[in-house]
Amino acid sequence: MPTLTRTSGLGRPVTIGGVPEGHTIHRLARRHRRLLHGQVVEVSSPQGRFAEGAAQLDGRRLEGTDAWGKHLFHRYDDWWLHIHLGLFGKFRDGALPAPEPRGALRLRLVGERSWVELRGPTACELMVDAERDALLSRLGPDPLRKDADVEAFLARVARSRAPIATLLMDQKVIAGVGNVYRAEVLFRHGVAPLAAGRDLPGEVTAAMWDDLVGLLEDGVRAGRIVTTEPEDRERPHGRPRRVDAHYVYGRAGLPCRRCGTEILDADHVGRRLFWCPVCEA
DNA sequence: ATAATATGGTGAT
DNA sequence: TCACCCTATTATC
Repeated sequence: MPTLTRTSGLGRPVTIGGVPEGHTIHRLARRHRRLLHGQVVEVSSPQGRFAEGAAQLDGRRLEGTDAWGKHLFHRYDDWWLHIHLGLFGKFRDGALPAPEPRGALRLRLVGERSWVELRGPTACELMVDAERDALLSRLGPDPLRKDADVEAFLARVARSRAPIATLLMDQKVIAGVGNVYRAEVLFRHGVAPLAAGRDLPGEVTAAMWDDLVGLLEDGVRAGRIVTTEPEDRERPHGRPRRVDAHYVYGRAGLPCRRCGTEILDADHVGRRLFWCPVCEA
């Protein structure tokens, strides 16, 4: 389940993460810039698993933040701090004073006004420019980046025999899409998950890209994934409720919002895939 | 106390 | 295809 505690000020701690897709990472990059940019940061790893890296960064100034797909970067002098949340990683932050470290706390940043905590990441490591370049070279275009190479995505899909459901989760093909956005964008375009990439009309692939740009941008703004159009919600007005947020993700066994057919789910390359067998044919 | 769950990813076979 | 890595929370014995 998503962990996203939203508060209205007072400096109460805010948790962001809990199985994120690209929108979460871009939101964190923006948030960390706002909280810590330009500040000298006290860096530690109370848990100890990032002790050496933390010692290297301690007392340096945060000069920038960046996101590409599900990868988050902080810039400190010549170092890149690279973080990947994976399935379990979570960030928490708040106004000073910082709470005493407790639990498995991989990384703790304390700035002039704010603190940031990281626990459970798949990756928390230092990189030099060449290592970061090598990592980015293995990632496909990110719909949230202005420099995204759309043509590379379209070409890759157009020549692949793999199912489009597989391609959308392949970070070498497109970076930042996870299981929710995958299921939802396929539904929104009426695309059968198992259709081979090469069999999709180019216009459909292009339309899915354009749609993902908008959906992910909405996700960054809202801090959560909402893919339904108002008219497809049980309650069309007001802030979308959790139960109204998706067309197919997490709705196995429930009726399709458009046609009433039962939503199906199945294991697909180790991940759970949701789809409507009528709307996505 | 133990297991199951989760929107992710790597590396070996 | 499988084993394995991260962690917190919830469900089950």
